[in-house]
Parts: sequence; C-alpha cells; structure tokens
Amino acid sequence: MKKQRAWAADHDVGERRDAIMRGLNTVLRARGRPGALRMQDVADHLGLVKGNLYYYFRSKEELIYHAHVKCVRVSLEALERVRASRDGPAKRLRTLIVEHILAMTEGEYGAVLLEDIEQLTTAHRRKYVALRDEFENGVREIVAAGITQGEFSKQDARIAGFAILGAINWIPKWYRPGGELSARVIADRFADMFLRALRP
Amino acid sequence: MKKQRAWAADHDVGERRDAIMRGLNTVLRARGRPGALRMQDVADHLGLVKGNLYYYFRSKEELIYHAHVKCVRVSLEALERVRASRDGPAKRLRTLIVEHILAMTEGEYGAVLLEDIEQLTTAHRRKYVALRDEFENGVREIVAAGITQGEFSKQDARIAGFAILGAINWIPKWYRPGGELSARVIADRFADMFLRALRP
DNA sequence: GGCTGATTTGACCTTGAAGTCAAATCATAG
DNA sequence: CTATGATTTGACTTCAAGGTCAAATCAGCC
Repeated sequence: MKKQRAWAADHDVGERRDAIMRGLNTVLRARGRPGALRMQDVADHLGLVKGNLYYYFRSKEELIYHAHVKCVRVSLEALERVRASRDGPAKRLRTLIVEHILAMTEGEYGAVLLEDIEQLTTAHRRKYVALRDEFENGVREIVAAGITQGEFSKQDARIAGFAILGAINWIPKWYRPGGELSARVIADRFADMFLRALRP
Repeated sequence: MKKQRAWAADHDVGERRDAIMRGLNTVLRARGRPGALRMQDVADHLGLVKGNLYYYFRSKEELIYHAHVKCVRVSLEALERVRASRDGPAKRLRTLIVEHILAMTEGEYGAVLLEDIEQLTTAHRRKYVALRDEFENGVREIVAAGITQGEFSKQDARIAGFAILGAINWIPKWYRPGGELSARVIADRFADMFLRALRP
C-alpha cells in the first residue's frame, strides 16, 4: 500500500529505494579490500548519511532482500519475453543466456547475487528462492523442450540447467568492467559454448 | 621451522591444524540459517573452546587462508597426476573435471571456496590467487592443447575455462550430500556435458 | 614425585558495524 | 507566512563476534 504524495510524484519513495539498490549494486561491484558489505559504504557512495538509509529500508537484510528480488525479476521478465516469442528452444535458450549474463555483468542489480542468501530471514529467503526457482525451472523446461523436439541431444535437463546457471552466476567473481573481455563477448561465447554442449 | 615433540609425533600440531580445517569445511557445508562463519561454530563443532583455536591459528583470516591453500593443492595434485599421464587432452580434462567436482562436494576442504577471498589480507590473497591461477592455467592449457591437436573444436580456451570452472565452483551452492544427485553422478554428467561442448 | 614445556581453559577485552531516535530541516499547500 | 507532514541528520546505543591472556592442566621424562 504505497502512499502517494502530490508534490513529488516523480521522486517518490519507490524511486529512492531503487536508487539505493542501484547504489548497493555499484558498491558490491567495486568492493576492493574488505570482505563484508557495510551500510556505511552504501550511504557514502550515494552521498547520504547512514541513518537515512533506514528511512527507506528497515534493515540491511531488507535492502539485500529487495535487491535480490529486483534482480531475479529482471531475469523473469527475460523468461516471459522468450516464452512469448515464437523462437524454438535453441534460440530461446541463447537469448536467455545472453540476457542473464548481461544482467549479471552490466545490470543495475546483478551484483547482489554474490551476497549469500543465507543471511536473509527465513521468510525472505523462501520468497526469493521461490522466484529464483521459477526462473531456473523455466530454463530447465526450455532445455527439456529442446530435447523432446530434437534440437538438443538426450540428457539430464537438471544437470544442464545447473551447469549453465552456475557458470553464469560465477561470472561476477572474475568479470571486470573495462577488462579484456567485454560483457557482450562473454555472453555470446558462453551461449555458443552451451549450445554446442546441448546440440545433438 | 616446525618444532617436533618426541612424545606425540603422530598427533602433532600439523595434524591438529588439519583437523580444524576439516572442521571448518564441515561447518561451512552445514551452515543453515546465519550468514557468516563464526569461529565459535568451528570450535563447537570440534568440541573445542574458542580460545583454543587461536593456539593453532593466529586469526580467522589465517584459518581461512590455509584452508584455501589446502583446497587448491588438492586440485593442483590432480593436475600434476593428469600431466604425468599419457592421456590425451579430452581424457585429461575429463579426469580433472571429475576430480575437481569430487573435491568440491566430498573433499575435506572444498567448501572453503565459498568464502570470499576478499576477506584475506592482500599478501595471503596474492599467494592463494597465484596457486589458483596455476590450476586454472593448467585447465586452459589442456583445452588449448585439445584444440591444437584437433580433439576439440576451435574456440576461446579462456572462455571455456571460465565456464567449466565457474559451473563447478558453483556446485556447493546447490549440492546437498545425500540428495537425489550424488557427487559421482554430477561429476560424470558435468564432464559429459563439457566434453560435448568442446568436441569438434 | 617433581620438573618442563605443550596445550587448554574461560573469563575478559575490543571493535566495528547495525540500528535508533529526537531534533532539525525542507517542500508544499493554503 | 505558517502549518504540516516528509525527509534528513548525526550523535548515541547495542551487540555479536573476533581476539587476548594468565592461570590451570596435561604428557612425558628424570
């Protein structure tokens, strides 16, 4: 139930929360030396004072949770788009792989996937995992459809799904913006590779 | 310079340190609810008192560092074995993939790879990364050799290496001992899949 | 037993980061 | 200008977890 204010309709709380989540993303991408994420860093990055963050999010846990949800929604939207298309399984999978990689590397929320979901409350973790499973099941279904339709060789769709998503989810660990390998190139080559792995 | 005691040659400090690192591994695998790793948990698991851990490791950082090194050494030994063999690139790669997956899932030190290396001191991180790169380069070299010798199709060996190792390193995130998919099955199917991805 | 050095103990110290809150400030309507 | 509610501030509190240490205990040797 979002309260709307006439005087700032285009700078409302939702916008601000999004900005904070994007800030979180940047901080996560940039984190150099220290191990843990600090609310202070997020505040500093945005030119805010730490206490101010707590006006928008009840806790660090909530911030991370909402960022996770934002992130998985991006992937779910890609899944919807792909399902709405008339493409066959191979093309669908390629699109999804590419979009997922771009989301991980250049997306506004992708880096949060590096945060351990164990730190979420049980309720939040369940909600997030449900969304994530929806996406992962979508990928598996595409693989399974490809096998059924003969575009892919017969194999275990679960394993293929785990391998593809694992390889992609690991990318932020080594990807460096501005490095030798651009996100686009990584995305295309990963897609090539996994489609080769599946072809009959 | 390790001081040797006549009266406990087979229960020396090195053994104890190993036991603690194995305990760390178990705790990391089992960690249910909370986000972070606590020295207290490691102590509890081993039936030790927290302070006692600090007799064997100067700090949590050192414990994690040494566990990382242990872990990568296991993989490096597999690499050496493979290099010493007369197998061709495809067979070599399969062996490495299988061994690496078994190390990640059932090995005595594999779970530590889930800990962020950013929390290590710069010096320790450099040392560890050097070892890890040695292993990763080894994998890339095998891929490259396979391409040269025509066992694999022409492609970017770096990308293939990243994809293979990323998919494997992600396994502990979803693998559950005693679950539907045994480590052995996962290892074989992952190997099948990646070899299909590389074949001409 | 008594000595010596290794190991264990648990109470205590310290720190860093999460989170709180009352007061100050700001934006807009009237 | 003033009233009102939204937002911002920064000093403060809390607390968990890492880490310390002097004293107690243990193992083997003489």
